[in-house]
Amino acid sequence: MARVRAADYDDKRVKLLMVAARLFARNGFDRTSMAQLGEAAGVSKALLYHYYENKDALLFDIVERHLCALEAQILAADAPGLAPPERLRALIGAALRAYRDSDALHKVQINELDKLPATHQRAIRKIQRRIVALFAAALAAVNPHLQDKGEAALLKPVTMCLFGAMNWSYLWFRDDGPLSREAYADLVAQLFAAGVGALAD
Amino acid sequence: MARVRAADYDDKRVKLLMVAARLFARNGFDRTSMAQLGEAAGVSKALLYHYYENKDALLFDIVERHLCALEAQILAADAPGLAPPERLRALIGAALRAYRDSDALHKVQINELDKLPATHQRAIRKIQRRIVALFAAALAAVNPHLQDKGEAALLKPVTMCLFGAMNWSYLWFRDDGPLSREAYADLVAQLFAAGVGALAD
DNA sequence: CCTACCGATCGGTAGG
DNA sequence: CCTACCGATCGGTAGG
Repeated sequence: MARVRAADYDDKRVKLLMVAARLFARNGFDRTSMAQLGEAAGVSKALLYHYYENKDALLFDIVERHLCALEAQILAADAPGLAPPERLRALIGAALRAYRDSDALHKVQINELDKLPATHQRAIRKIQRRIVALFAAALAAVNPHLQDKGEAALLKPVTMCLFGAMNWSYLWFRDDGPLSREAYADLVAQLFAAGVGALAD
Repeated sequence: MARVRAADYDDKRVKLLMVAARLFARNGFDRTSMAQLGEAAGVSKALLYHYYENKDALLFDIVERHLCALEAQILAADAPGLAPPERLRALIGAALRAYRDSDALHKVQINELDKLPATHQRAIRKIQRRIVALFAAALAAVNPHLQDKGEAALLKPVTMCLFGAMNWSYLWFRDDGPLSREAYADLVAQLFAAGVGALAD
């Protein structure tokens, strides 16, 4: 019988993941050495290679887990039966809440994704595209004209504007600031619902 | 009389700057060696240190020049006499045109700013704040309620949404795509003018 | 005493 | 689960 992995193997892996995400978020992937990472996690550098094949695999795991969790939370919050503006609000709220709960993971996804080898990047972009498609559908429900085959399809750029508004928030949004995350979700949802409603008229 | 620098000193410096910006944009600051940079510029690595004290100084010069040029172009395009929506449109158009003309510089500003030492970062953030303030003023002119002292000031988050929409565009916008830069400026301006008009009602 | 510029190599540190 | 190392490459500087 083959030897099995230690019962706490996955637990330790996730712990390493979180330590790495925090360091990568604070100092950048290239400026975080495996030795630093080991020190911060309280293990030897060599032991890190017991859990991850190399430094890239650690980065990939961080970004992939974050995006899979994000997609799951967004799908759970989606309610296609709602009126389009409320559905949009629900999706935006789910994304912003997910960002709060994985601040470091989110920042690493944004800043370090292009440090990954091309094959790993492609796997990540697949998940990203599914998430983007869900928001695009919610925006199109607010104003079907966005999908008209005119001289320029508006749905993609509008969706990208929305992701700009959500994904940039880590640069300035503070949970101890005057605006709550839910209030910011309300604001973005209203801004885009009204803005999108006025387009292509 | 003190000896002067070579007549083409500044020209060569700017040329190095552009070569460095392209490499930093494509491969990242930490993954571009001074040796690569020298090779791409057709000079020895040692000569780079004749023009820049060190690698950080090169990055600082790239980001600072870009932001100063951006601010100048935005100020030149500003027309406080226009109707608020048209003024907003003029500012957004100026920014997006500036981004096109300095694609690499813009990408470096976004991705590598936090690699700079803290003192250099502070100098950069000063310029950024001035640019942000100009867009905030234009948004406030569209809907003065944004500045109301309610439970949460709306002007800052709305301004950040707008910067998200503009600054993320380098990730997906293609000048050879179906949507022109001016059409995208129209779209963003309409989206925010209508969206902001509907807020706080 | 200045600038412009090169071939070669420095001390340290990276990921593994 | 560690210490001891490696091949390679880094940013920066020497003499001339």
